[in-house]
Amino acid sequence: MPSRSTSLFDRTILKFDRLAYQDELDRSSLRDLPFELRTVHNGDYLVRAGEGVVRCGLLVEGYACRHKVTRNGGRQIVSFHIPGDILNLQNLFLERSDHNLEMISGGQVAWIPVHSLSALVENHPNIAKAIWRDTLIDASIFREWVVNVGRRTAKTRIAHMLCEFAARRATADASQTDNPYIPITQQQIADATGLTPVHVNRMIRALVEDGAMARGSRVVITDWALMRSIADFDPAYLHQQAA
Amino acid sequence: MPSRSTSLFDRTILKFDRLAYQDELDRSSLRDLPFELRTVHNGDYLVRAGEGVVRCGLLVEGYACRHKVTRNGGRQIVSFHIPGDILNLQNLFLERSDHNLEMISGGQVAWIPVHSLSALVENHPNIAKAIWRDTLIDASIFREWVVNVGRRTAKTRIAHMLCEFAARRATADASQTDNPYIPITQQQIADATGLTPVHVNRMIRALVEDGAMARGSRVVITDWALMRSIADFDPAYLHQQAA
DNA sequence: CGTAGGTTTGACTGATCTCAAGTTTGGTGG
DNA sequence: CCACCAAACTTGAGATCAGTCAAACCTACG
Repeated sequence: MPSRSTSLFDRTILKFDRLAYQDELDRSSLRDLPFELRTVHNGDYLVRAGEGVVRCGLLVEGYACRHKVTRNGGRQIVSFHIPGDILNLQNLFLERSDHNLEMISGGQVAWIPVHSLSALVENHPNIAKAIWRDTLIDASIFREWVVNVGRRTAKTRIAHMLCEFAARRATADASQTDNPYIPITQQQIADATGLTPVHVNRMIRALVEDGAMARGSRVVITDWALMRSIADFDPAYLHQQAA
Repeated sequence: MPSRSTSLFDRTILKFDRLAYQDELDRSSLRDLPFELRTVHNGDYLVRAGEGVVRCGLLVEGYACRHKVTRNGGRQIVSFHIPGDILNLQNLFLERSDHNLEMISGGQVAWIPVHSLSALVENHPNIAKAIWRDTLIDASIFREWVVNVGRRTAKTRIAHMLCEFAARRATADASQTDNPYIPITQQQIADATGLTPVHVNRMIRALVEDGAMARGSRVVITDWALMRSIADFDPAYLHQQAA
């Protein structure tokens, strides 16, 4: 995969390459998409539940999550996103958002009009295949989250979530493998696992006592094998093997 | 939508019509897909987690669910399926199954080779759009399940699951609206909501005492408005409005 | 009628939540 | 470089929702 130039979409191009065969024309067409670049801050909402959406946000830098809120104010994070992800691909075919999209760090987002992305998908079968696979893998991850939240104990649940985050980031960017720092707070872990922050804190202490992770300023996995085994983590559901 | 002939795929054709515009050629092409019809029984596995899959099962008659099992044997149902559904559309682009697919009643399944379905999708943009939207709605439902299992109390959780099942079936088949009978056991409700069968039983008693449902031989909703309100159920996530 | 699967009930246990302090950390301005 | 502040993290004690275990009880069906 020769890379001609540096572009904000390079991470996404790499990702699509992993998802399905892409030729040079596919890559350049993706690179040539119109977009509007915006700097965003921790806590900014990119999309709110119920909104009509006519653009897709490509996460260039920083981290984001999708979440929903129940009647009683319970907040549940349903996914995390890393640079290179297109954050609301479902809006390619579903006009109205069923969830919120929020930044969990500062960063940059490139907004692409849905109609431009639709046209790209119609004219480039390889890109369509990559995007479709991406949305199907997304669905597979949601299924695993249902299992995680529904049938695992608090400690295992947290460990699983951390393993997934680390594994996805390692795949997206090989250089990150050395950087075990996970940029999310205990409150966010609680919202993702369906627990309270207090209990997350206690379980993290237990994981530290087990020797699986360190309690630095933020989350760091120190013993991968141990963490994976505590987590009941089998990465098959991430469908990361070559297309 | 004129219906020329009666076919095993009629429910699916109706479903695709709801998902995206289909012309007569689209419908006849779907109807002409090669398939192998099989009678299946309650408890039969159609696909097992980890298997390579080269065919898609169209549920002609009966009910099915998808589920995963944790290391300790905990079983979590991640979706239910009704007649007309294509059960493992994700295998159109993901070769290996990440979950089990099991019948929860007797019925009939039409097995369609993945390559036939792929060809159909490549040559019929309207069908591709319908199927893609279907998989995206699937993902939306998984997100809601994460919220349901993660952040709702047992009673609300069960009520929500029942509302969804009834709402989806009502959309799929108008004549079913009058038939509030829900063909799943308390054990299955427990596996879908991440609870134990014992607690499901107690919460169902509470729902009966509230007057929202009846405790017949199987589940029947008697007061929709009440059930919806107990359930914190907002059907927006089902994206059932016209395409 | 006998049986298996599904449902119902009771008594007790335990994982997780709630409430209510502290304490540490990282950034910011003087 | 230090003082301060807000956000995040930590800890303890008591309450509660849901789980466990064990036993009946239906009910459809052969």
